[in-house]
Amino acid sequence: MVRDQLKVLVIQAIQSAQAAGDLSPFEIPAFSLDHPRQTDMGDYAVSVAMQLARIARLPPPQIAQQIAKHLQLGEMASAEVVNAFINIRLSPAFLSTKVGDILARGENWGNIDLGRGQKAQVEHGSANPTGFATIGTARNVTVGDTLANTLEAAGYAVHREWYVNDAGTQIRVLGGSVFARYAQASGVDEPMPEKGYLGDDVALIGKQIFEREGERYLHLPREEAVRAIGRLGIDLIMEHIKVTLVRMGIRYDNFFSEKSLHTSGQAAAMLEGLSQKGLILEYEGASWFSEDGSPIRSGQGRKQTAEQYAAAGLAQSDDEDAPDIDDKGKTLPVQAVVMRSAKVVPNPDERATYFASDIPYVWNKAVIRGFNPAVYVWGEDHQADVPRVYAAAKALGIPDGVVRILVYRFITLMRGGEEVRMGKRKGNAIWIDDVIDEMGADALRYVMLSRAIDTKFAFDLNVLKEHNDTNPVFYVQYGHARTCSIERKAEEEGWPMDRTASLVYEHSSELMLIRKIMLLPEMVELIAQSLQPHHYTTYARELTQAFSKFYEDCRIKDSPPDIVYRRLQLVHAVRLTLAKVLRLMGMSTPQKM
RNA sequence: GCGCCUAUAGCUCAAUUGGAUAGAGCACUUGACUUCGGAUCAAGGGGUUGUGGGUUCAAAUCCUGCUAGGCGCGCCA
Repeated sequence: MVRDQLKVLVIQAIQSAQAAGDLSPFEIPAFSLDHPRQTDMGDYAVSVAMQLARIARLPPPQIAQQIAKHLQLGEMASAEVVNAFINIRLSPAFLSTKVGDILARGENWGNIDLGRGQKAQVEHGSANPTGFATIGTARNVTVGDTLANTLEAAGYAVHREWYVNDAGTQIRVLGGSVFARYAQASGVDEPMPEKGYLGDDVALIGKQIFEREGERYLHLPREEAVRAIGRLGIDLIMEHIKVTLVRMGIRYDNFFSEKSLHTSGQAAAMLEGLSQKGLILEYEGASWFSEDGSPIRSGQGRKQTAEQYAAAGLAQSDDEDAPDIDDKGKTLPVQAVVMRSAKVVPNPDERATYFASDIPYVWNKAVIRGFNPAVYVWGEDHQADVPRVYAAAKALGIPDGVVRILVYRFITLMRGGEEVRMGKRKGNAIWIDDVIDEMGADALRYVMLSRAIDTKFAFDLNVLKEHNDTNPVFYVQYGHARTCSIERKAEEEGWPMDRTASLVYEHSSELMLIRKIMLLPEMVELIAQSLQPHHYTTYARELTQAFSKFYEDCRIKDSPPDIVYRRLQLVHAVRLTLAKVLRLMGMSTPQKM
């Protein structure tokens, strides 16, 4: 990358200045090369002189002058000192040579070698299989899939995984719901279980099972039938979700069964191991894990009184399942989370608690399968579990930085200015499939990607339906289609061109365009490190803008043959870059629109 | 009550993670089509970055008080 090359040259300049006695000897601190806000200030700015003021014992402008004096940029660029900034401007000749480099790299343009083949995992989606994929899942999978694409481009061997929550209470409730719908489909008047899933998706699944399997489950013992139907239901729902994901351009390497952590004995082995390390406390018939990863000693704890629960607002709940205050008025371990309890699940080998799965799962990812990084994409409702999983990773000896949990904010769904409340259980969810039908998968992905994951944003279905051509994705795709169109026309009409012409660009719109093109590998690096994929949307729009300006200013057809060739080469470099960004974002690259 | 997140132009959001004069899109006003694709381009107005302090050569960005909003906090998942 150009930025890395320049950084080396700046370091060499400082060393050279020190060797010449122009700067005192000191250890060079970490510094960065930035892009100045104003493009007339150059392509890169170095502010290291201000950092060095104290250790070099000179005023910053003088330091900058000394560094600039020893900076050997050759034909690549020129440097100028302004207010202690060293501004580096890439030369037109150098920028021109990059076009040839980009064309030579072809489809690989934009790829970098940050990961050096290291195994990385992005686990995303992972919604409970209690219904079809809802619009709430769209942000999760779009962010996750884009990050997976990015890590791949950054040189990692990427594994894409969906964690299937196929154990636990909700799944049992689902089984009952599907069974009721199955029975109803066969003509039996079977009531839905309490808190059952009322959506038409579950009804459809129940009907499908009846059509496929007939009445035979009605003749089995009730519990056995519900169990079997529940398993069939999960499978059918997952199949449906997979079809939806494919429509969004998303494929997985693996669907990881939560249940397998328990049936394989991994969860039990983990509990045993943690217990031997003194990280598990047996208390009141349950097993607790120390949340901060430090050992728990018996007797250490705090009084959880009725007053404290009332203060926390927990006792005000109308929910019948709300905690019984009398039951809480006793000592609990400090910052501990339950892992296993006969009260939750009578047979804990099947699945103790939610957290009892998190610990073996993080071990499975980071240690057994060796992913680094192991990226989680979680909704904000799981925010409280983040420190617990980090603590678990620490307790298990997994180095910092291996486990990276991203928490995104839920979108607010609007329809005609009114907020839409939805829930799978109540049966008023909005399916991704329906939104794709309305606005298309590319536009949906672009919307989901265009805001930083910390941002809560409103997503108005009506507005997007009415004004879907204002979505910037069409602007970017239009730019791509236009590059294709120009190349097609040049081919079909046989525009005269001089294929021996040198690639030297002079027009300011050409040079600005090359500058934007060259940022692609920096974007891949930025997003691979920060895991913030919204940067692509800004970049894609700016790149397309630079191309549109070039298109207005620099006519190709009917120009002298050397210019025709030169500009067509540049158009192809744009095409490669736009196509790469669109593919990284998981969007299609239309040749016509 | 405690924890996490958020507050930037009329609206929706950026700001390459601490750099120079805070930028785009939408909306509004004005201009450009015998054109390689007008789904375009050019120009204009619009800001005390919620608010008070602090750290730093440098703060929208880091720390902190306050205000407003969102989410979370069960032997639920």
